[in-house]
Amino acid sequence: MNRPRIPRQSDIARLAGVSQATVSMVLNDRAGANRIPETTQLRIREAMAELGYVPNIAAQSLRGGRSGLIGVHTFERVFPTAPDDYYREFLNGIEERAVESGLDLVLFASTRKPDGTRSIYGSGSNRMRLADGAIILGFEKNDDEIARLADEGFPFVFIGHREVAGVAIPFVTADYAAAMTPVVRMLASAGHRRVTYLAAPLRGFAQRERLEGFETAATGAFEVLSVDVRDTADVTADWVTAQLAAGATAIVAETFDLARALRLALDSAGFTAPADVSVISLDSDPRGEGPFSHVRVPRRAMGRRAVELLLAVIDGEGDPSASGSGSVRALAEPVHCDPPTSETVGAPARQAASAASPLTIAL
Amino acid sequence: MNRPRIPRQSDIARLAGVSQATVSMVLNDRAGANRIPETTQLRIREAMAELGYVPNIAAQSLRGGRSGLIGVHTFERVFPTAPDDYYREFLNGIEERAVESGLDLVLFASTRKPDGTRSIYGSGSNRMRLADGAIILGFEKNDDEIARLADEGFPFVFIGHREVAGVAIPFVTADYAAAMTPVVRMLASAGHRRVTYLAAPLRGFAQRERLEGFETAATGAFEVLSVDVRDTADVTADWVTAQLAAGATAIVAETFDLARALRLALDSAGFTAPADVSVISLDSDPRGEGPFSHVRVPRRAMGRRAVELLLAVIDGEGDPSASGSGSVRALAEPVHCDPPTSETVGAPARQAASAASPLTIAL
DNA sequence: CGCTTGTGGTTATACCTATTAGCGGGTAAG
DNA sequence: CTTACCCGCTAATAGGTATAACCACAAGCG
Repeated sequence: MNRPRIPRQSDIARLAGVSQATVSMVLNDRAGANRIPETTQLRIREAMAELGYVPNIAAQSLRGGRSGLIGVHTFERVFPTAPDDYYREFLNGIEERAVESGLDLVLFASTRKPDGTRSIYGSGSNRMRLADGAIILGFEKNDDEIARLADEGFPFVFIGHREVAGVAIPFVTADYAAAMTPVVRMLASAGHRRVTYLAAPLRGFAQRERLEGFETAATGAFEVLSVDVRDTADVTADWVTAQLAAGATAIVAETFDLARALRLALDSAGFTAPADVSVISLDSDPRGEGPFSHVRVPRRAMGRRAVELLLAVIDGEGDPSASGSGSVRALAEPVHCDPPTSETVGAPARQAASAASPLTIAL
Repeated sequence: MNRPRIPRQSDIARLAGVSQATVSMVLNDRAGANRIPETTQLRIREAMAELGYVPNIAAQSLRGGRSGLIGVHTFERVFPTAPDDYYREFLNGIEERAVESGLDLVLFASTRKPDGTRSIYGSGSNRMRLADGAIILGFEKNDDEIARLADEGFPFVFIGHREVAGVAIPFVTADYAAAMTPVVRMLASAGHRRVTYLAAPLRGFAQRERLEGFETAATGAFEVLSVDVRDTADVTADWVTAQLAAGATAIVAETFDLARALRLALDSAGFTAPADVSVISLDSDPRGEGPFSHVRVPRRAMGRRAVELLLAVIDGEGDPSASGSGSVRALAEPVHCDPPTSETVGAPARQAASAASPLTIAL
């Protein structure tokens, strides 16, 4: 009805008997620098309170060139249908850190190609531009789009190791390789000498780093009995039984879904961990605590780090490839993974028992 | 290195040999109204594509135009820590519908008071203005902030029934009351005559509508043995046992967390549903399929509807209290809930059995 | 010829903020 | 005696967009 218009600085200025510029200075605590006396400041603040002034964010953004928005682009859905949400922890960290810096998150829902898949340039122009920068996550490889993005000078950051020919891409990853050392040490000191490495079919950076790190760390400690690349559907009771029969006393699962599959396989074969076999997952389960002792992939911390890295890239005059600020380099360091706890790690089961008695149950 | 500055409308204009105003018109499809011929439009669009133009959100907002952004504000965290994410399905629907309209979502993470709680005006400014409108969800009551928001004429919409004195607030809710009819019918036709209603301590609109709807529907069909307001922690094996001993043959759980608690209580008391007692939950579990037959709260559809309602409010010249467009009214209708399936509904157990035999287990 | 109508745009302006340059007289430093 | 700097502010401006108001010209009509 009687909406008296949202008050702006000039309204305050009139009420306080000063100019709009003075109001702006007092508001932004530049009053000291420009020697506005306390009395005037007080008058202005009173007027602000009286009118209920709230700065117009659009005008601030326009003036300052920054919108205070951080884009988040996922090549898959942002809010997945399954309650089993792989991105959730990353987003958690991103949100948390964004809150701390007073930034808002833009989910680029509009970036969608007609066929339903996500694409940055699919809808014509790069809507991402409306944010100050973006964090990109997802497995799909879209090298050309990413190269173009970098070429435009748009500040962005990946979560997960990413390499595109000819373009230096800032990304946040975890130190998977280093995390393998405590895993190997834990197994070795428990007495294991023959270990099966259950590997995922998808060989991304994360998987390759785990395997390489594991093999390196295992050298001299124990024998990696087999590196078995296996789809979750093929992780069966029979497979587990065969591994134990072959002499493995411990199994290492490369990813959380392999760990889940392994849990089911163990159950149906009638084995328990660590009584019959020791198990460590090299990945944490997004659903919460996984079925086994596991390396703690610091997804939340990675999300936080991504925001920090992005801010550094934005401030670093947008050129991530420049020898640039040391902070960018430091922030791009892999994030430390916490070592696994030892619930499902024990002494090796006696071979005869592990090979024979459960078999009768399994068959 | 050679960043040629982000292109603006005047850059396009120069390239296409027209004025900036013309570019704006073509961009916003006002070209028809102002009779810009196809050929000119084409020239302008080509120039846009060539320069990779993206509108400046801040400028658009400042000017009062549309930014293509829909705000999402939650008084709690957007991405909660628990994998058990209550908002997820709403957000799913919101995202889905936003994609269809080519809108992007802004998660207002910055709206946070110093003490960590969320507040719209707490951080000093109403960042929401950046968006064309906002969808607000959350349980906290912040009547003054909401009233202020409405007073400013900012278009927003609630998910969940919301009432603030003196302000007409558009909201999206589900038709809980109507959903009670099939529940009652299902129980009654299975032969139940004495039913316990397990109610949540928090008596929000959703809870009150369920209870009232249930009582109304139950009139003449069966006796509502007791309406028991109970914290989840107090839903124990003993409580269940007492209910059955008192003659209840069915229990209705008002919320998903009560349903979960009830599941645990039944388990520990050694009862199964529907053999010993029939159970229906009046709420669906955000984690997926809940432990019992349940009314399907269409959260995803509500999310979609919220976007539609918001768009209507935005188009309705920002005054939701105006007698306004019929579409707003239609969109504000409660969303239909699908009736429960009947897995955990069966014939009433014989009273003697249900009262005696499990007791020995429970004690 | 004088008038209207239509065409294809252009000019000017408002939106609101943050910042730079400056006002003109006095005092301190060189 | 010149220069520098202080006071407490204000005026002017930029930032990119959307829109109302306008304009010059041409065609049609009587």
